Amino acid sequence: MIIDVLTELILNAVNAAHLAGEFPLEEMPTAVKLEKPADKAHGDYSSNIALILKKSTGLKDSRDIASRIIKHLPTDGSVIDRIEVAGPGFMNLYLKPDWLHNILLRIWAEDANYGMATNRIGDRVLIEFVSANPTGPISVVNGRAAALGDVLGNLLASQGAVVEREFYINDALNSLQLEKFAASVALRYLQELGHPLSVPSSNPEEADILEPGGADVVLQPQLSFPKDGYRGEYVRDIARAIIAEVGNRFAYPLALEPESMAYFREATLKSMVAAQREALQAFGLQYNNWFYESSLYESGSVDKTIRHLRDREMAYEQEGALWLRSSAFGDEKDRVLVRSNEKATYVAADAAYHDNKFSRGFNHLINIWGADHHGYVARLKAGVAALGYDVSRLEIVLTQMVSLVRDGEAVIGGKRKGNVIELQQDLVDEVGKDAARFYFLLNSYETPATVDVELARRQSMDNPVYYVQYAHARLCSILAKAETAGFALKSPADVNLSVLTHPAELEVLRKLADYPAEIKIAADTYSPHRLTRYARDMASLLNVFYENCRVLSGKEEEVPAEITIARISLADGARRVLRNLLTMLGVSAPEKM
RNA sequence: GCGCCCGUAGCUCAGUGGAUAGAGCGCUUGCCUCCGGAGCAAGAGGCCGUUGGUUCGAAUCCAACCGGGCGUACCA
Repeated sequence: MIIDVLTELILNAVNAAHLAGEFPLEEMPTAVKLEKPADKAHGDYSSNIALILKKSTGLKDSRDIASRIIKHLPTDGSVIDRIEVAGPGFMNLYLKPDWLHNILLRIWAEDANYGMATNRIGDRVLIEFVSANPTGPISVVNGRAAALGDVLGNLLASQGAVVEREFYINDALNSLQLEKFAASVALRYLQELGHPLSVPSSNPEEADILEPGGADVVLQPQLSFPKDGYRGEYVRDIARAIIAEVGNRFAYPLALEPESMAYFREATLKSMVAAQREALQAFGLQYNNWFYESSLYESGSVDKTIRHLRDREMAYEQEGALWLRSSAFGDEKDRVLVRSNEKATYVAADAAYHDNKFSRGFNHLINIWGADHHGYVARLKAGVAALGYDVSRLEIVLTQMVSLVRDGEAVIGGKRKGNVIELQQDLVDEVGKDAARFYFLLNSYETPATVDVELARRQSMDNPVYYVQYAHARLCSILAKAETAGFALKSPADVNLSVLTHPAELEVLRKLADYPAEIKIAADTYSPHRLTRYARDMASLLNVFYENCRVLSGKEEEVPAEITIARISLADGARRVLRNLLTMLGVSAPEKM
């Protein structure tokens, strides 16, 4: 990458200047910082090395240091055209135009691999994200983690890591939530068969509502829905699906008998997981694994982990419960592993789960959690450390909260209240996967967000994703038109690129040259939102290019063939990079819109 | 109370310790007989929450304070 080349040149120059007696040097700087100046009048790249060396050299004037370094920098090579000292002592580097043009050769050669790197080869990463409880559909608030996790996976893979995506299903048998959920389904089932059902209003002030049975017949007795039951419409859908499958086999009172619960629990779980999977697929997300918490109990992993912790003397008994010595690992207090009723807590299950993740050969675990779970970070890490793992290999990314708003009013969403705003039904089905994904990737996950679905739908045409896709489609259109006009696409190596001198052309080339560095930074800082920003910038530069630089001759403007051919190369390079970028984001790159 | 996160343009948000703090939306004014106007150009709009500190240099790092969110279970 160009930055590495320049960095090495500068370090060598500093060393050469020192050896030539230009200045004393207490220690060699290890990292030279090169940046792209915001103002292009400050060169293609800019180095602050002279400012940094002020202390180490004992010289007072950074501008003087800079000029002493410059004396030892080669400007006759193929990279640096000229160097200027500016401001308090910045060294502004101007690259040879050749270098910029040659980016097109590299893009041509690497094509879909342009932007890929190898610095994470050997990393085996497991990203676990969304992992919504199987008691309701995937909500729009899950959209942020879904988009983040998926694109983060793409980013790490682009840097050479082997990445797997995993969804953890909290289906533990001692989960009371699942019992209540299954019971809610059973009651809706009976209602569908014809029993009237009295349902508590979601407003505790109001009286219960008596709903008729769903069938033509009216069966007795009349039943009542629990106060803390799950009220969502999707519960009724599951009940209908069960009727489609088994009919009235669980007719009253069988559905409410404890021995039927196992069936309802299993059926609801199966149907909920299928629905979640479908919703995430519609969002463009394909998991490698759907991991069942229950499998940890069934395989004995949880017991094994607890035994393991006891053997390592990381657990002790007190007041009838088994406690993890988490406070020894930075947690504020010790946590219960096994309750006095002998049931294991999720702390034990989570420790077993992460033990399992490591045992599958992953050396880097990433969990994406909502900020409301930040209190659990310390205890999970304590559990992992107590098992003897290096906790730095477990990384927990906390996304800030997504709150829902409808026309300016806060929506207190909830599965029990039954007003879940669904990712698939209420957003993806309305605006499409591309717009929905782009929407969630616009901002940093570290910023709290509010989502107004009504607004998002109404403004979907304003979504910047179309601006970017449009730029891509326009490139494709021009390239197709060029071909019919007799300008077949050819390798940029066979094109005289030096005629690309218009500022709009050079701006596009610079942006294309930045792409690999941009991907690397986005991967290193877990910042997919940098990509959507880059995409918008890229599209904007392309629009300026279209405006100022005609590729093909038109009625009013004749374009010399040599320039047309060079601009075709530029358009094709931009097309490839834009396509790579959109692919990274999981967004389609249409040739027509 | 304690812990974590967030305060940047009217709104939603970018901003790897660097030079004159940016974008989108909204607002004002221009530009369609030409490769896709889902576009382009120009303009108005800021004590970067406050006060100290570190630094050649702070929106960025540190401290305190002021606002807002979240968390502080033998629930997940």
